[in-house]
Amino acid sequence: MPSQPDFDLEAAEIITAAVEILSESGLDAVSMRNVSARLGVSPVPLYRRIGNKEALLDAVADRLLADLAPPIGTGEPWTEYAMRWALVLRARLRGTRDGRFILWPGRDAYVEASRPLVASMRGGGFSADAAVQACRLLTWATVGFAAVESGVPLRGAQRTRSRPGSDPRGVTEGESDALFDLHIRYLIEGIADDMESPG
Amino acid sequence: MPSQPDFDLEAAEIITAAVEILSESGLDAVSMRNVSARLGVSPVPLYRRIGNKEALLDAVADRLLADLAPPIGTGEPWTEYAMRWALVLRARLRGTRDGRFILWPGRDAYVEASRPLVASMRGGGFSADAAVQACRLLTWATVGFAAVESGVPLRGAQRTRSRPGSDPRGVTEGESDALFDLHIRYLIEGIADDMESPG
DNA sequence: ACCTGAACACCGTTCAAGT
DNA sequence: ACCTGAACACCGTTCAAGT
Repeated sequence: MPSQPDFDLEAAEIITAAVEILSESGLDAVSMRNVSARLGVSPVPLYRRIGNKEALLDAVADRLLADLAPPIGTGEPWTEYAMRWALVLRARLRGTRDGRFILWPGRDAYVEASRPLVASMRGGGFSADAAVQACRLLTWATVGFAAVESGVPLRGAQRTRSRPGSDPRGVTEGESDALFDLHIRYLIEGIADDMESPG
Repeated sequence: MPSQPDFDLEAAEIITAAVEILSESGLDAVSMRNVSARLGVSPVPLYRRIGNKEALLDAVADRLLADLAPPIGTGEPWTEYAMRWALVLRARLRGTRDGRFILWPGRDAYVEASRPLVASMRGGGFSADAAVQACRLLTWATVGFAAVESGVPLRGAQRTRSRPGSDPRGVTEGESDALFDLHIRYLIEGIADDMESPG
């Protein structure tokens, strides 16, 4: 069994406890009191190590987004890598419960994850500024899509007798996947076109 | 002076009070207790008229998004109208305090606002399904962008001695505008291309 | 130094009364 | 029928003590 934190309380343990509660019980259950209770401690030490709840959620988000970017294939064109990169980011956001709370793409993990994408684009002939802007466009689009998606009720797989597409308030998982693919593809095509003939 | 709600309490008054508190003090101040206090009433009637807090925020969002879609110009091509439509939606989301809480594009106001855009696209030769899908793509992209944008710290106008673009965590208001314009333009171009040569 | 118990000022929601 | 006061089970955060 893991040793109990009787004598020391590292920030990493606090973040781990918060991540566990998030995945088990959702964002609403991630309270300073719940996290401290799981650690067998009063809430006060959390304020000493982490600061406040906002800082805790920030740290949780960074943990959940760590090691995000996939490796670049040798000779892989930037358009292909960008597509893979966006799919991986969306999958990670979807995979974390209440992922819409990870909504600030300035956080460290995003900056870290951007590096290989920027590098891939620079290898494809982009200037530094153009690569950063294109990368920001794809990041914002992906994070925004995932946030919206997480708020939309899934129509699920129940056998419906209504025509497909007739209910504008729900979306099939497949429809959502197709929409994301289309979205990112349009952006990559647009970026590629603008690079060949800059206006 | 307006009459006091001594004897009757309509749902519309509740929503109005919530909207006022939202714009004056932000989302955190929109509590059932605060709203009821502004109306000079205990919290209980809100539960009788509205249901619960989630329903109240839903109603607030619908109110804030009412009468969203701009009128279509005569002979205006769908590409132009779509661009205007997206700009208006983003402006509305930016204009409401803590606009990121309006994150579920299935809500009634979005459906309502979509109608002229779908009509414009159908006039441009889209099938019903294609128009609905294209409209959904633009809506999700705009709402997602606004949500991300509202979470990103603005770099503001302070005279900085660092190179532009050197701080990846902040974005100038002009950069944000340009990014949005680019984003939507790429999507419209992609949609238009796919319609001319469907794959 | 670092913890705890207790408190402060809030929440959303419900219940037993009142009129 | 529709309101109110009071309560329940929570929050984030801080403070005066304890060791």
